Amino acid sequence: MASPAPAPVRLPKNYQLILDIVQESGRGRHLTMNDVFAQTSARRPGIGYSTVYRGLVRLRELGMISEIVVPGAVSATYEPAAERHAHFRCTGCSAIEDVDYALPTRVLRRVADKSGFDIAAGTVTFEGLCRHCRAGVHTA
Amino acid sequence: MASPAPAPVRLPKNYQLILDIVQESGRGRHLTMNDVFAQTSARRPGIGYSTVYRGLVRLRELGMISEIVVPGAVSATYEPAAERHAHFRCTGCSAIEDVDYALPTRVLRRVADKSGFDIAAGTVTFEGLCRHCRAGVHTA
DNA sequence: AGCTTAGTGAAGATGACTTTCACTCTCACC
DNA sequence: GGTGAGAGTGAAAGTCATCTTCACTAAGCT
Repeated sequence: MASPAPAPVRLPKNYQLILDIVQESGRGRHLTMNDVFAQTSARRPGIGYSTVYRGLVRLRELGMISEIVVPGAVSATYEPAAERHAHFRCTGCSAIEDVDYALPTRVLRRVADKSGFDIAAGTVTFEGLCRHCRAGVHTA
Repeated sequence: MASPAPAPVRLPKNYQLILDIVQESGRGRHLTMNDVFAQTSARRPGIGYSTVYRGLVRLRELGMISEIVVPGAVSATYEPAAERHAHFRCTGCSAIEDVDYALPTRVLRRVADKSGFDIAAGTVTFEGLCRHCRAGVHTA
């Protein structure tokens, strides 16, 4: 939703680093907070977990990154802000992938009308087997 | 809807009680594990938390109840097995409600084709304000 | 320099979920 | 009516992501 509009916001350098890391991970990659912390630590040893945590919160508030919560996943993941899209979780290897699908606004509107709810957003998650796992790779 | 098909399975009485509680809660109600435990305790004081936990796991395995994980919700909720439908979470009061919507299988198929994933299911969650909260009821 | 606010790291708190362990109950089969 | 194997049980502790607290430091302003 938010156009990535190069914020006029001045970001503390730690937060900037976190943003860089999430953005460099690129579209389609999904980093958990632990992942982000690990990468951040590598580049700036000594940084605290709470700083990373707060950075992710802040960046999310600023609309620069998105927090993705996928049912069945152990933890939330973060990705650069992007067009609305769905996610897929592999029940074999737990990988999370982007899926190019978004609920038509027509559906949102219809559901809102029928239910009386004021619907702000809809999220879609698919699950199944990724290309690898369906090919027979058995995950213990 | 789904006739509760009086399972040929013999259910331990604690598990049966748990099933009763979830089913009595009825379509559209969503109980957390704590809720279920509370109600179970009321009817059979002394029952252990782990028994309720195991009961929910078992009943889910048997397909008699569904576990619903809604992004943003603090904990998972349970509901009687029913037709596929979506859920709505109120960002004001955190209530979870049923929504009569399911992704068309056509969508699942199309996404599967495009992505190469073997898609088993898709879940849809809406969020926004429920009738109460949109009416201005402020939830602390 | 002196003040104020934001940012920081370490550590601990919180709370849902899950597992372990030792004990008890059930029940098919004697 | 026994009885032994396996299922069920309750208490308690473990796991783990997430979030908060606290004492301190850095940065910006006057």
